[in-house]
Amino acid sequence: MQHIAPSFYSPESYRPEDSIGYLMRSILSHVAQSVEHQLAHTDLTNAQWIPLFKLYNKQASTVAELARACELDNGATTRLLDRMEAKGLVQRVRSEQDRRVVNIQLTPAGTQAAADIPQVLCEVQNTHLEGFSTEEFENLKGYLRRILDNAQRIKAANSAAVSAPSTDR
Amino acid sequence: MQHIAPSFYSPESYRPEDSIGYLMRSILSHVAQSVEHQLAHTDLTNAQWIPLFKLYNKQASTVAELARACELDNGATTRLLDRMEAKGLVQRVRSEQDRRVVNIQLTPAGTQAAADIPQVLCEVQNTHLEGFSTEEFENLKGYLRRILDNAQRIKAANSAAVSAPSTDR
DNA sequence: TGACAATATTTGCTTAGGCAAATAATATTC
DNA sequence: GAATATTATTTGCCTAAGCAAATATTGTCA
Repeated sequence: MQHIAPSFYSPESYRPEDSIGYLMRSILSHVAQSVEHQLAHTDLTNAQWIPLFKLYNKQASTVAELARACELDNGATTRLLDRMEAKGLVQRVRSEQDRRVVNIQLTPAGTQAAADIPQVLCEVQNTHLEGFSTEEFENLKGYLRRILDNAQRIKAANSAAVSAPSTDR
Repeated sequence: MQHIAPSFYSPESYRPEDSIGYLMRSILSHVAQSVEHQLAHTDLTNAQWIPLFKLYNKQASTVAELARACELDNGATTRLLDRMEAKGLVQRVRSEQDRRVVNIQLTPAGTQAAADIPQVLCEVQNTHLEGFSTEEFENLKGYLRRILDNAQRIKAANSAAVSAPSTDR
């Protein structure tokens, strides 16, 4: 299949403020600040509410699973858990079946904090979408999903280029 | 003026994969990886090409200006410049007019590296927009700008709430 | 002019993330 | 069943960003 990229941006006239990358970066920075502000009472940082929420939703229960779920480095996850354990949000329990793995459990305080998360995420995002019609909201999500699909295709193509030589001609 | 937020997301049925925050985060992570990969030959990291490009475009020439332009902490900027200076990309020159300020100059190597940036940013973003019509592209930018406007309004409202008490009734 | 305020930069301390090597436990294979 | 490979987690070393305090210099004002 042939893919031809559009030319919405060109080097001679490139202005960062007009770029979707810059716009999304600014938006995310503002949104993250809002979320952290709204979660202040839980003692959770922006780096911590994501893994806590994954644990709460049973999407992970070990260090490696959590790292994969959060797209984080294993070492980074170990230390993140150190800090969350020090705050009394989670607890490490060495598995009896396989003594290599560590099971991570939410403490009552951690469970309590996690329960507040969805409400905050919804409110912050809804607020940032003020003025959007349902149709516009769906259009936006569709655009974002298409960009993400492109990104995954590009990534796959790049790794394929390394492992297997090209078959173009 | 009255603002009423829509209810696109609700806590009971919240799914992160459907959220615009999650989608934008994933997209940016992929885009950043592409950019860093394409800039590998310049020895620039993702944290470094932004300030280098601002300096190249004369949007900043001192530490404080650069920090503001990159929305970075002053201390972080100092240390970023330490690393960039060690790589031979920039040079610090103490100002003669005001001996508190440090002027930052690009070295020939830094200028060379900066010159490659716009081309990479355009190519990466164009590639990620494959399949988009001009109209869709403009719609997307419009949506993002509107979200950013909302974010700025929210921020302003939050700081106003601190400095001055509410006048609602 | 001399005390005080304001400004620019740096430094210390913290959280946070990536990569690679080390460690420990389990699986595989000959 | 002992050597080897694989897997899970941790640790060391690095870049990176925020906050607050320290330092140096300049501006203000009485």
